[in-house]
Amino acid sequence: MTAMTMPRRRPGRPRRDETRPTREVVLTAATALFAERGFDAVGLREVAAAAGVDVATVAHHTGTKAALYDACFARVFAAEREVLTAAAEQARTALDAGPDAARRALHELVDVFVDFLEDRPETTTLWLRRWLEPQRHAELDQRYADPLYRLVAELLAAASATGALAEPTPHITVRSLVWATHGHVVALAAGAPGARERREFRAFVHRLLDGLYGSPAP
Amino acid sequence: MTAMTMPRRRPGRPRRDETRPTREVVLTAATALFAERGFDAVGLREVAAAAGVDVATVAHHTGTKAALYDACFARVFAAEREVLTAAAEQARTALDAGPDAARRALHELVDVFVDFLEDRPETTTLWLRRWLEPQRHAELDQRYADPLYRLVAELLAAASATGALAEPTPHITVRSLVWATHGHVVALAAGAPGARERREFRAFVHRLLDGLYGSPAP
DNA sequence: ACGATTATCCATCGGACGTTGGATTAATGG
DNA sequence: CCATTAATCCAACGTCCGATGGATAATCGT
Repeated sequence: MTAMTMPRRRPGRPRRDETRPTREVVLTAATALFAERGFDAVGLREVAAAAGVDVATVAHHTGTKAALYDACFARVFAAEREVLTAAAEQARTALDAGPDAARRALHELVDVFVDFLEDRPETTTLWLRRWLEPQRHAELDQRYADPLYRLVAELLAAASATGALAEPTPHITVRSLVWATHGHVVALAAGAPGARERREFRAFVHRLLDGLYGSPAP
Repeated sequence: MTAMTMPRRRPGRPRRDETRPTREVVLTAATALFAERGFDAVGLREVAAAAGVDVATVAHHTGTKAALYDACFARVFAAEREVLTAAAEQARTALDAGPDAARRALHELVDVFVDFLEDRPETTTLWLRRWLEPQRHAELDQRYADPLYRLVAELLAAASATGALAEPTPHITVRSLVWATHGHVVALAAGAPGARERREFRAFVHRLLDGLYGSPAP
C-alpha cells in the first residue's frame, strides 16, 4: 500500500492490537455472548474480559450497553443483507431471461439464504432474540424482512408470467420458510446429526418453494 | 360441595385471595412477565408487585427465581400437552377407521395446535425463549416435541397405508410446520392485521400438510 | 385457651451491575 | 521539546438484584 491509500496513524496511545481495531474485537466478542445468552444475561465486564480489554475501554468505543447491543445487531444484519442483496442482484438479471431462469434464481436465492444461516448460526439467534422484543418487530420487518419478501414476490411474478401461481399467499409462505430455516439452524446448533439433516432440510425448502408454483421445477 | 370433597382448610394465616391460591396468582403474573421480557429482564419485586404480594411471599411459594421460571414453563407446557394429547387420543381412534379418517384427524390435530398457539401466544414466546438456551433444547425436544413428532409419524404411516408418502422427511416437515406456526404467532402479536392473516396461514399449513401426501385431501 | 402451623411482610445483606471521572501511556504535529 | 490527541485502565459511585432471618397475624387441633 502506498501512503496515498494508507492513511496516517492518528496521534494517541497505540491500540492493543494494531492489526484489528479494538472496536471490532469488542463487537466480535459481544456478538458471540449476546447471541448465546441474550442482552440481560451478559455483563459488560464479561464482554471486556472476552475481548481482553477493560470495561471502560468497551464504553469508550461503543458507549452504553444498549448501543453496544445495537452495534452487534447492525454488524450481523449488514453481513446478511450484503449476501442477500448480492444474490438478489444476480436474480434480478435473471428476470430478463424468462420465467424458468427467474424460478431457478429463486431456488438459488433460497440456497444462499440457508447456506448463510447455517454458516453463521448467531445470525439466527440474534434474529430470534430481537423478534421477541415486540417493539422492535415492526422495525425489523420493515428494514430487513419486507425488502426480501418484496424481492421474492417480484421474482415470483416474473417466474409465473406464463400462468397463475398455485399459492395465493406467497408472503406467508416466504415468512414460514424463513422461520423454518431458523428452526433448522437452532436444531443444528443443539446437536442434530448434521450432514443428513442439512440435506433433508434442503430438499424440504425447495419442495416448499415448488409449492408456490404447484409443480416441481422443470 | 360437601365436606367430603371440600378439604378442610389447613391452619395458618389466611391467604390474601381465598378464591385463588397465591401460588397460582404469582405464576400467572410471572408467566406474563417472563413471556414478554425474558428471565433476566424481570425482577422478583416486579413479579411480586404484579401479583400484589411481597417479594418474600414469592420466594415462600416458589423458591428461587430459577424455580419460579421452571414452574411457569411447566404450567404452560402442561396446558399445551393436555390439549395436544386430548386431540391425539381422538386421532388415535381414527386410525382404526382407515387411512382417510387418519388423514382428516391429522388435519384436525394441526388445527388444534394452531388454535391453541393463537389463543395463548405466551406459549410460543416461552418456547422460543427456552429454545434459545442450548442446554435446554435437547430436553425440550425429548419431553414435548418428540412425542408429538412420533404421533404424527404414526398417523402418517396409517394414513398412507394405501401407498408410499411423497415426502421422505416427515420429521423435518413437522418441525418446520411448528416453527412456521411460531413465526405466525409472533407476527400476529407484533400487530399483523389479524383475521385475514389467520385464514391465509391456516390455508398454508394445510397445504404444507398435504405436501406430505403429494396430493390434496380427498 | 393455647401451642402448632401456615402465610405474609419488613428490613437488610452481600454482590453484581452500568456508568463515569480522572490518571496514565504513547503516539503525532509543530 | 512540548502541547495535543487518542487509547487504555483503575477505582469508585449509586442502584438494583436475589436471597434470607425474623417478626406478626390468623387459623386449626386439642
